[in-house]
Amino acid sequence: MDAPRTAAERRASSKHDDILHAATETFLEAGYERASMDEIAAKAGVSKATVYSHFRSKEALFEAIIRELCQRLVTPLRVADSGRVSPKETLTEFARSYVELLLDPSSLALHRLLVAEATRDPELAGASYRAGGAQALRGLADYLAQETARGTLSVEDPTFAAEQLFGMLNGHLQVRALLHVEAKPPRKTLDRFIQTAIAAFLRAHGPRSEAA
Amino acid sequence: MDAPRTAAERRASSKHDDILHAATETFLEAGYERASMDEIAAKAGVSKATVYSHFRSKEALFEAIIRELCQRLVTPLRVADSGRVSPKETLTEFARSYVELLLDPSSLALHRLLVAEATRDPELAGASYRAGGAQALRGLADYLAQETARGTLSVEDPTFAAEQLFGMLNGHLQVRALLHVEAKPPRKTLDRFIQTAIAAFLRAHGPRSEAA
DNA sequence: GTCTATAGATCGATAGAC
DNA sequence: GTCTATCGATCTATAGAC
Repeated sequence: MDAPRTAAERRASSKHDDILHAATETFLEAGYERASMDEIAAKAGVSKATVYSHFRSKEALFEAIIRELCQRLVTPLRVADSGRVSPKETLTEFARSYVELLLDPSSLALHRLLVAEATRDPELAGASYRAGGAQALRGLADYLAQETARGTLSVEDPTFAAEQLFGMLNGHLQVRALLHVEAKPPRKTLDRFIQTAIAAFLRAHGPRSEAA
Repeated sequence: MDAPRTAAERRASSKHDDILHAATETFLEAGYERASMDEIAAKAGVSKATVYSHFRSKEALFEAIIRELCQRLVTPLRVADSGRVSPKETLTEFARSYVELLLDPSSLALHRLLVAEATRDPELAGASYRAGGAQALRGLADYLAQETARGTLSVEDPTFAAEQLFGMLNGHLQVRALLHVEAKPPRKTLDRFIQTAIAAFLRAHGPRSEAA
């Protein structure tokens, strides 16, 4: 048995990360209760005692993977405001990334997990919302307020409006995907859905002179 | 020990219903995996063997209580269209009942349960959506189409518009309640939230002449 | 139908050797 | 740190008496 020499070998032999990766996969697929430490250990290629030497308990391991997932998934979602394009273009682009994130399988599985375990661990659920949804909400609200100050939009309550735009983009897409009724509509339908939502938002909140 | 004489006594001694009631409470509180047949039997005041004489398995009992809950909770939600009041009044009234249902503790617990178990039992989740959300969606879409035909609204795609109105009314209210971030905002805030959503919807989809 | 008692399996967590 | 082996608790479901 040689010691690992390349970076890939060192990374592959980092049991801590192996365990985290295996736990993420297992919790997302099976849920908290059905995920067993035996399965996580097997998937990570270590013994169960090793898992417990890295993480105090099943609960601690769960919290670790949830926090990592929240940061990794939601961070990329930002309003890309170049300042040189219209609110319509900026919002449409933002809506596309949001809907993409919304229907991403990992994102859906994380959502299921958080909702399922919220009653057992309200603190973790609350922290996840503040690190995820609340950040995105504030980002969008700030953008709407800024464009209103510039006169390119006329939004009365930026936070309410942001919530409502997020809600319109959710529609029933999210719940249908969460319940496995429909994973992801065809691209054409999705595009039309997004355009309809943005158009409605701009008719409701566009500048009064030009209803772009 | 006298035999039960009044209807109330007969109902109270109906073990089938006692078990259903106990199972509903237990599943909603604890989730599918954490709910134990021991606890359900104890809460119903019967032995575990009796539970199994009424329901083939834990899974069958779960399905029974889910189907009953879906029917009971979602059925009351209807667009009350007297035909004599404006869309604004009709939609505002509908929005109030919808948000009330959305934030109802039993409704939230049912939602958590369905989402949590959707991957394990996609058929049950799908049937629940078709019996609940899909019905409400169709009801609202039909109303929007009808008002458009009458000229009191001008909705291009009634289904999309209905999804978007539901979504606006959700905002982040539902997710915050599901994650136990905020159970229910003060009545004033809620009213303002609803009025803002209806106003935005009517600016987007009202008849072109009068943007009521 | 209804009970008590228990089978049979699985789980989270740990002891002890190396 | 990492392993094997196991403890003690808990779960679904059933056998058997009444």
